[in-house]
Amino acid sequence: MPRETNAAKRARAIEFCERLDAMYGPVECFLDHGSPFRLVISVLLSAQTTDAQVNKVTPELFGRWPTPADLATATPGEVAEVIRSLGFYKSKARHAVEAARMIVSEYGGEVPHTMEELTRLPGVGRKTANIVLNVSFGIVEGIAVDTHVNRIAHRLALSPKTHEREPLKTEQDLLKILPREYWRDVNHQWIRFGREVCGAKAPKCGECPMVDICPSAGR
DNA sequence: ATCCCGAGGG
DNA sequence: CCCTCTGGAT
Repeated sequence: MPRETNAAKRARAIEFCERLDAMYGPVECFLDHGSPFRLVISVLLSAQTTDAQVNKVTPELFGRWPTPADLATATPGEVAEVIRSLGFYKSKARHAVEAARMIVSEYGGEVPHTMEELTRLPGVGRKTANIVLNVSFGIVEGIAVDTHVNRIAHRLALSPKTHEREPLKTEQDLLKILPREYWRDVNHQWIRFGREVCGAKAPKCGECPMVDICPSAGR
């Protein structure tokens, strides 16, 4: 059995994206993205929790500290109190304050527009940076690979199993396979599909509209 | 119990 | 590569 060609993977990936597009249309960002700064902080806070949980605390958070300059004056302790209902609240509070301080001291109070600069901010990795570049600045040069995108990429066999715990390699695999025009909507559409159909524990293959193209269907 | 739109450090 | 950080919803 010869190994699958990239062209075959590309065809499957495109068909998957086209069907998602027909099912969902453009999916908007559910987090506060009233400003690039708010989006950075919101995404940073969203690790291992739901957007709904994040949206419960951000009104108070951004009410008290609306701008990077404001949040830079806060202590991690008082921020932690506000975001305590989220997971990992101590490290998130520290990262949020330090990121705000760095945005002020190194970037003149403006959220930077490049992957390199964004990922230098504490608490901001490639996933967060890709979301911010995409949603706030309309820059689509990568794909935000979170737990859902990663899982689906591997279920569709678009990325080899050896990359399952290396999101950067999974992202590079997807960028190689998917035409650029599809990159922008991957994150939000795949996440929705991952939550509603292709869950981590019990994927609903019985009611999945992708079974005919999915190498993992029924396993 | 198990899951939730990660990042940093060892 | 692994582990830790963490609480709320279901």
